[in-house]
Amino acid sequence: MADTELQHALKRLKDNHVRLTPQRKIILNYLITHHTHPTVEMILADLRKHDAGISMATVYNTVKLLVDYNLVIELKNGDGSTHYDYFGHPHYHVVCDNCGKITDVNTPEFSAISKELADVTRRSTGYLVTRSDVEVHGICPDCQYKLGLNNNKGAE
Amino acid sequence: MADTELQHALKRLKDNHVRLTPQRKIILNYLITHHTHPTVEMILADLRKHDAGISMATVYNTVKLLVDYNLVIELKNGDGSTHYDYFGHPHYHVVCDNCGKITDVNTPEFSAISKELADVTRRSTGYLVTRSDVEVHGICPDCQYKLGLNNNKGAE
DNA sequence: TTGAGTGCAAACTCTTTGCAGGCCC
DNA sequence: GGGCCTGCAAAGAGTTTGCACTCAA
Repeated sequence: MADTELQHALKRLKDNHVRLTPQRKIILNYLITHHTHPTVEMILADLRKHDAGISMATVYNTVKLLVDYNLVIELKNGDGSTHYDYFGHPHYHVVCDNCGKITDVNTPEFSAISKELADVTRRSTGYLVTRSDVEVHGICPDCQYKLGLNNNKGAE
Repeated sequence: MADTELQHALKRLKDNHVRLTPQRKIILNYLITHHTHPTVEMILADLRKHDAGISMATVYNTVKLLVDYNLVIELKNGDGSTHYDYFGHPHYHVVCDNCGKITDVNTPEFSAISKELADVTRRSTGYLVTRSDVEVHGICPDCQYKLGLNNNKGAE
């Protein structure tokens, strides 16, 4: 479960000789247990509620470090700030163009799609592919309802 | 060729009652003819070389407007600033994690992949899908060589 | 003509940086 | 104990905004 995830992630860091400071553990645990795609600001606010001694610079440093070790990915969507997501298992995101909500999509088809993207890319560009980021845009069910789009495709 | 693209894009704007100012035409034409994924700063610098009277605010306003009309897409990659790309035909991007270069991938498989993503997403989340952004990450051929990674051009 | 578009620069927001002290390994 | 990490605040980078002037329709 989440705890195993945390152990797994901590091991990956340890294997890379990264110091496991209390702040890093707390931030990593926060990202593993909250799949809400938080920004640095949200992480900081939440951790401070539970009176953790954490500074903004540390959160920035830590998420960047976690991104470097492929434990977390960055999502730069329209709203100006950067969102983070623990990437324990392959998935992709759908973003609502109306309200900005980000939803995870976990589906068995994704690994095949991902593999095909890697193959196609390798063949046509020569890149050594490490990862495929997919971001689908659309209108979430709530907004479809609000906008009266239930059965019709809105052309724009 | 590119000229037809421009006419097509201008028509789309005109049909939406968007004023076709000289600045907008110039910026649009620049994006159609330069598939270099420029930032606002690069667009501004290049246009000013050819002594176009353009200000930074206008470039920001215009690219945002073009994004709204789906003529251009935003690419927010690691380097802090936002890159823009004229999106005349479906394609996706590969980003080199070492040097930051962005390469277009044009392949017939993409439309099938894109359609599958839309279907899968619709089924599992209920979103009304409008677009799929794919961004593959990896190491470009040049950097593979520089970094001494497996490579079939002669060693050394 | 007329109001949307443009240009300039200041303001704003998000992110990074420098340095002193703390703490993991 | 050594060197990396943290915390604070200020600097930096990219983007947005307000207002007067200009020009496309």
